[in-house]
This record gives sequence, structure tokens and C-alpha cells, in this order.
Amino acid sequence: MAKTADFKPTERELTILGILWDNGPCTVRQVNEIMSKNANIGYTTTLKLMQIMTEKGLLVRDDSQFKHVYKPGVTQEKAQKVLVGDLLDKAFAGSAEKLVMRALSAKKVSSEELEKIKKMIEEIEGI
Amino acid sequence: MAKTADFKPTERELTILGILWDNGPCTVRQVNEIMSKNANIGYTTTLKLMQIMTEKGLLVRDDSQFKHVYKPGVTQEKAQKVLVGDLLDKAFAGSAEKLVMRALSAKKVSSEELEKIKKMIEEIEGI
DNA sequence: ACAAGTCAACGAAAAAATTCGTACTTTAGA
DNA sequence: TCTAAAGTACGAATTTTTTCGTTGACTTGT
Repeated sequence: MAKTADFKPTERELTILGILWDNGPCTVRQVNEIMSKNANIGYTTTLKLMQIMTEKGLLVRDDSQFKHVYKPGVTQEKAQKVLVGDLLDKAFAGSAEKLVMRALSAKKVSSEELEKIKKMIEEIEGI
Repeated sequence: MAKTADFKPTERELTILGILWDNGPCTVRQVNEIMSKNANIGYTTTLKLMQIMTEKGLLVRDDSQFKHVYKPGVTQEKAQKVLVGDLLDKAFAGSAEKLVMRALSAKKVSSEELEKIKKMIEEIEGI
């Protein structure tokens, strides 16, 4: 129970989780290389962060090989739930509608995706 | 230009902004009282935070009266844009669709709101 | 088996965010 | 006018987050 309640990654931690969700299990070097595209960050910095995250349970490490491989210790789904809930409270006064509107105008969404969303709305309405 | 680009409030700062967006201009005491419902936080702590936020431009202070009154220095809309964009990148691999889905399942949305969303989708499709 | 390269562990420094104590100011009421 | 209550300013301590240098271990190619 604690794991989910405590899920509150820092800025960098969320960045790292994002990389692992997108790319699958990675070594420290791989993560560091991806992060370095945006920020200039030292290898040992990334390593330390990932070690700390492992202690917290945010990551899971396979150290059976010399090059340790890390993967997320939290499902993206759980994280999304928590993060969206948080954002909803803090910046949208709890209104999911506002958040949806904002998301739709933030990024181009393909027509297939729009259809999926419509379907979902109709399902909700149909209940 | 700088203001928007730099918009990156910390956890507490966003909490305070949220309170001001929801409740309109407030004194430090009012903000502190609202925050104290969840966390136990001292008055001077809140004061200091709000002073710092004012320096950064996140808040605007009216100090013409003894009890200073603070209001947001950033529109909720701008903040929402930045925050949603950020979340999109970090936790949703840039997919607005996923975020919308998550938001819709996170919170009950009234049928009027669902209709508004549908309308918006149709507008987008109609372009 | 050795050199060069790659890696993890660790500790500690630096930076950022949060917290609060203390001192001074203003206001309102007796 | 004096006092108590409520405010603000300021500086500094604390905590959290981020950063990286150094050391020693493992791998690979020669």
C-alpha cells in the first residue's frame, strides 16, 4: 500500500522513469545518453539517481550481469493515475473536462485517436 | 518571453497558486489556513514562500493595505498549458489521447461536459 | 596476462526548496 | 495613550535534491 501512496518522484526521477517506459530496460549509460540530449548531466550523477530510485522501489535492477540493467518499478499506468490526479487538483480545480480540453489543444491528435476518445465518451454516457 | 519559459513552480508553489486560482486574491493567513488542512505548515513559512514567489513573478502583491493581498502572477491558462505539456512528455510519451483517456477515467465528468468535449472533437475533425 | 576502457559503489559537496525563530510595524480596543 | 493581537521582514537552519570526484572491480582485445 505504501508504494503507491508514496509515489511522488522528483523532476529528474520522473524523467528517468519516462525514458525507461519509452525505451524498455536500459543501462545507466543508455539512460544518461538520452538525458544528455537535453541537459548536460554526468554519468555518475545518473548512476547515483538510479541507485537511489532503486532503493525507493521506483526502479528494479538486474545486476546479474556486469552491466546492470534497470527497469521501472512502477507501472506507467499507476504513475499516470497519480500524476493526473495531482494535476487535476492543483491546476484544474478538479475538473477533468478542463484538463481534457487543454490536452486536446496542446497536441495534434490523429483522427483515429479522436474516434477512440469519442467511443470512450459514448461508453461512459451509456452506463 | 522569459516568464512563460521559466514557469516551473515547485510543489508548494503550485499548491499556493492553485489556492489563489480557486479562491481569488488572499492574504497569507487565508492561504496558510487552507494549506493547513492538509499539511501542518507554519504561518511564516507560507509568508516566506509567497514573498519568494512574488520576487519570481509568480504572484502579485497588493501592499497598499496593512494586510497584503496576493493574487496569481500567471494565468491559470498559461500554467495549464505548460504543465500539461510537461506531463505529456514525461509520463505519456507525448500522446494526448492517452492523457485524455486517463483523465476521463480519473474523475466523473458530467454529461454536459462530455458533450462539450465531443463538440470540441468535432471541431478539430472539421478543420 | 596486461593495458585500456567501462562500470558500480560510495561519500561528500553543492544547489535548491522548505521551514521557522526573532525582531520590528501596524492596527484596534480599552 | 498603552497594550495586545496580528502582520511583515529578514536571516538563518534544515531538509531534500542534484551533482560529481575518486576508488576499486570487471571486461575485452592483444
